Formats: sequence, C-alpha cells, structure tokens
Amino acid sequence: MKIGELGRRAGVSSRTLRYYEEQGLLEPTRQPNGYRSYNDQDVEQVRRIRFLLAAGINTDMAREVLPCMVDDGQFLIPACEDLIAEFEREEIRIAERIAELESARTALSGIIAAAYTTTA
Amino acid sequence: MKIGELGRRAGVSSRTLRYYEEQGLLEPTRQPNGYRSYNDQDVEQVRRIRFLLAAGINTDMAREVLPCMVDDGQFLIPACEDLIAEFEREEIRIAERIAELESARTALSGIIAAAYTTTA
DNA sequence: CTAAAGCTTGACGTTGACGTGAAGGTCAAG
DNA sequence: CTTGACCTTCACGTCAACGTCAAGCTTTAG
Repeated sequence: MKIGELGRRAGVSSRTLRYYEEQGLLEPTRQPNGYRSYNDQDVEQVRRIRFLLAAGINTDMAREVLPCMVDDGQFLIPACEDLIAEFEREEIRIAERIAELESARTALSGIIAAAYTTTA
Repeated sequence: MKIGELGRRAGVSSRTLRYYEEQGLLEPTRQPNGYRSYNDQDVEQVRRIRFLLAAGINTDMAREVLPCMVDDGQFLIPACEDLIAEFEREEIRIAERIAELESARTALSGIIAAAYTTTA
C-alpha cells in the first residue's frame, strides 16, 4: 500500500509517516516509480510508535525499543531485556509528571471552590 | 529592589523576569538610570505566575487571571468570576492529560511485568 | 582608578514532532 | 488531452518559555 492509505488506516498524516521513516522507525520499500510501499504489519508498527510517543518516549528511544516489541506492544522479546531499566526510568518520569499535574489540578480545584464560596 | 534580587528571592532568572514583563505579567517601574525597580509584592506576583504556569496555564491566560488573584493565589476576587469557567475547562484538560499519562503508565507497567515474566 | 558585578536592549538558539507550502513527477478517469 | 488526485524531495515555519551570547552602560568594592 502507498503512504496515503497507510495514513488513513493508521490515522496519521503522510508527513508523519515520512517523519517516522526519517527517524528510522519505518522502512518502507520502494516501487519502481519511487513511491513508498508499505505492508499490513506497518499499520501495527505505526500504532506501536504512537503508543510509545504517547507514553512520553521520544523517537530516539522508540527506535531502540521498537525491534523489541511484538504482539501489539504488550510484550518485550527476551533479547531486549536490557531495555527494562529504561522503561522503569520512563515510568518514574511519567509518575512524576502525573504528580505535578495532580498538584496543579488540586490547586485549581481549590481556586474554583474558593471562588464559589466567595460568590455564595 | 533590582531584577537580580527579585530573581534570587523568587527563585527565577533575570531573563525569566524580563520575559514575564514582555508578556505583560510584571510591570516594574524604572529607576533614573534605566534599571527596573520591583517591590515586595512582586515576589508574590512571581510566585503566582509560577503557580499558574505549573498548572498548565500559558502566559496569555495568566495575564488575564493574575489581576483576579489575591492572597497567594488561593482565591479569586468576585469581579473575576467569569474566569471560573476557564479554570474549570483547564482542570478538565489537566484531568484528560492525567488520564493519558495513567494509561501510558499502566501500559508501561504491563510491558515491564511481561518482560519479567518472560525472564522468569 | 580599576576590575568585577550587575544592569540594559536586541536577537538568535533550544526542543520535538510534526505542519505547510514549493516545484515537480505519476497515474487513472473521463 | 487534461484534470485532479496522488506521490516525490527539499526546506522553512510552528509553539512556549525561556537560555545564551553580544555590546555597551552603571554601580560597587577595594
């Protein structure tokens, strides 16, 4: 399939797919006319990429991690156990970010509540 | 007080204070020599700014919100009740972001756990 | 007096994941 | 044939909150 179809199937833009390729996350073959050619697995691959990015992992680390992911990103293959520590550090960073946001949310709630109290 | 002292007191850089002024969040007076002159309330003002930014509010919105904050940012003065809706929307955005991160974190935990299981 | 410290404005650099044209080749439909 | 929908490769623009010089004042300390 060509880039446009993959984009529609995976829910991303063509530009995004070219960017992923530029970052070494996708390696489409080429048709004689120069068009990129993707296969069905690439749809899943794009979903794995989106998952990692959504998890706060950048493209550099995603490039290392992706070869170690199978089965829709739920498992790591044994050969890549050394990535576990990285994942744990990432989980800590996420937890910290969550704590910050929780704090901000609590503060906002306080302001809102105070505003209502003042009004009442 | 001059910019350096305010920076030390509030725990931010001089550049940051100039940036806040550029964004309309601070309005220091000027000494005859051109130096910026801040007063004691500005220390609290900077803290309020940091609080809002930490809550995910950008400088544009902070510029609207700041005139409505008193008492160390815990309350809104009545004249600015119309900002409550904005705060509530912001709280929702934060909650959504938290949910995304929780999801990512759960997924990461799953991967880590799976990796350990595979290893064991 | 002099050197260091602090202040001024101005302006470019940073970070990441793309958006958005520009200029042009390719291909199927009418 | 030609229109229009794709595709290609550059390559600059975006957003936010600053960091980081640069060049040149003023003030402070010794």
